[in-house]
Amino acid sequence: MVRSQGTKSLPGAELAAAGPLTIGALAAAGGVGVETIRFYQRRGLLGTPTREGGIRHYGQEDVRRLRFIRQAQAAGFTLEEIRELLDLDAGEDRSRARELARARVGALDAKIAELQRARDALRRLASECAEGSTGPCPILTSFDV
Amino acid sequence: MVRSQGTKSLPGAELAAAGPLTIGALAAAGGVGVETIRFYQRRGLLGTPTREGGIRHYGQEDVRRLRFIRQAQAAGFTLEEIRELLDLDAGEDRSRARELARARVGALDAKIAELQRARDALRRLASECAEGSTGPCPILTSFDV
DNA sequence: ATAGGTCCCGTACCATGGTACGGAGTCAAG
DNA sequence: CTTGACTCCGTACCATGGTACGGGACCTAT
Repeated sequence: MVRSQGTKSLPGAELAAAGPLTIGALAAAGGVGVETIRFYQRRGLLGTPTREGGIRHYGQEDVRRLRFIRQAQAAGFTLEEIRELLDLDAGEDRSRARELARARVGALDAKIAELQRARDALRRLASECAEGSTGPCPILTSFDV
Repeated sequence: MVRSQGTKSLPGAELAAAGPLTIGALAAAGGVGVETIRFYQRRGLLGTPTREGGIRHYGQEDVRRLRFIRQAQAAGFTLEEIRELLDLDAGEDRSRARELARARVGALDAKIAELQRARDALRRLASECAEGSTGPCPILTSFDV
């Protein structure tokens, strides 16, 4: 996964913090690969950019969207849900956005609790399976509280 | 996803808590589908069962393994790692088991922290995007602390 | 002018974790 | 003695989220 392919490529695309970005520059700014940008585009997550001479030109808005996508992914939204959220951002359907956010909060609370249980079980396993003790580690029963 | 397909099918496979299980009974006991059992078998997670008359026969040991697989999955292990853990359970390589457990604990701590941040951001979004307020919800910037 | 780096496009491929399909056999009950 | 529920097997297919490939164009520096 080669992410940074150089930000300075097309003339006048590198300086001026608010200047237009090429696809490679946007990818670098978002910490993803060029192919990922095109993939998101196909999925409707990024919207067709302006073209000048066949070359896509992106702005800071796209960088923000890209960062949002990454964070929303980390929050457990699917790309499809993220697409909806991005569409929602432009509109005025507050209730739908709240609905999505609340559902995710619930799912996250459950997931966090689950992961905490798993972590505690594994901590026990790691310590019970310490250097000094004898016999095989109780791996199979490690999650049995 | 039809999970329970009836536990009582083959003669003498239903009563006696420790009696042999058919694939369907094992699947029901583990809360998965029959195809999933065969899939795990192919992946080496369940070990080839004894055959009597071509029919696979499973025991309580397999139920335990199956439960372990589900829990380990919830803990974020891949099926490949779970396969290794199951192999390890039989052997005496304590250090490898500890290594896997500890690595996962670290990953889980990081994941938990990440999910907590995401949850908090979404809680804020849901409340800022409340019924009363005006204008569009600040979805795109919701993760910006 | 030629090589390197980037861009374009479409299509194919990958990993993970299953899920479904079709054809055939076996068994117990109706 | 048929029907239904289960078993067997191999192979194909699915969703998700990318990643790679091949061929062609264009710009910049050497």
